Amino acid sequence: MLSNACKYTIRSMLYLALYTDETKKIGVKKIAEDLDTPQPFLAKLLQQLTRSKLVSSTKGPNGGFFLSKKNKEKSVWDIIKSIDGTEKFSQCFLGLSKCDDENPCPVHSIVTPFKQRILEDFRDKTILQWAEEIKKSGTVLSLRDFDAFKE
Amino acid sequence: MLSNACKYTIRSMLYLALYTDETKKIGVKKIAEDLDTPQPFLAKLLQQLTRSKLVSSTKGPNGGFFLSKKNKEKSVWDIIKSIDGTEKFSQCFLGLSKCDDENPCPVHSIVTPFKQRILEDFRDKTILQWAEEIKKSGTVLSLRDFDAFKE
DNA sequence: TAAGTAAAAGATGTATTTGTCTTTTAATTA
DNA sequence: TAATTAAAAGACAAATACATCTTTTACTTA
Ligand code: FES
Ligand code: FES
Repeated sequence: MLSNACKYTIRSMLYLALYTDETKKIGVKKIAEDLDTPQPFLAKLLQQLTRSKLVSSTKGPNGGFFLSKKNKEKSVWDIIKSIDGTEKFSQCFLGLSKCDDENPCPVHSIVTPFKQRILEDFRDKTILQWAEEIKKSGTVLSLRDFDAFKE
Repeated sequence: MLSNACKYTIRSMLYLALYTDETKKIGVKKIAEDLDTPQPFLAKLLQQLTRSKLVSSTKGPNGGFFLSKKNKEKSVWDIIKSIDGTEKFSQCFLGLSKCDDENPCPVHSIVTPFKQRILEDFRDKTILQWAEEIKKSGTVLSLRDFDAFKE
């Protein structure tokens, strides 16, 4: 469903939403370590998100990536649009050239409700809302033990 | 979730379940046309399934692929195991190195019920059962207009 | 203003997936 | 048994996804 690239960036965005703001930035190296992702690859992806105005960055000492207030109003759907594109979400699970209710494939009625449910979250919730829910629910962005404020 | 290869083969297997048996065989050319899949690629995949004893075939005039009674007792899960492998179904939707209830990612609680639901169908229903349900429900394996018994 | 730091940019490399093409083997039938 | 048909097998080609490396640019601070 999602490419590795997209998985890395979604988790990075949520991580940045939780641990950064205009005054607190984090470099790729630390992000990649904390989230267990390939560092140079993630750097490329974050650059792309920066170009699409989804994340902010500054160079030099104490520089790094962060999410501004505005960045935090974006949705996961915006990330997906920027990295993977959204075609996969409208495609048939079994590869029919079109997925619709008129000519459903045998799994259409199982897959469609799920897609709608997850799409709802991806499109309608802001990154900030995601971050708040993560804090409340105790869900995780990495299985690695890390402290975002260390060093 | 599923590779193109796997999508092609699943639809082919269901197609073969519907329109073939020990006495009625169909060649790759027709299958690929009816299902709108790349013909030589599908041929490769069907060969693989033949090696894994999931489909039957005979060479020569009036030869082709078909599903024996035994073949029709197999599951979609068996196809997936043969073509894609099953790892993807146990992996985290957001790319955590492990997907479990102990350390769930933010979408775990949405994705897991869906995965279990579809897995249930893939594992527990036989190809024959799928075929029967397809006949009853009128779901389709192709958007192309075809007649399996023509020519 | 020089040294150091970290992102940006671009070139490059590798693996996997997807797909094709050609030759061989097996079955049928005339 | 020769001609024909269709799958089997294997080599090959292209596209995409995944990932790294090197150089450049911008910012900070001593
Ligand atoms: S038609 Fe296959 S998932 Fe909708
Ligand atoms: S932990 Fe992410 S889907 Fe289960």
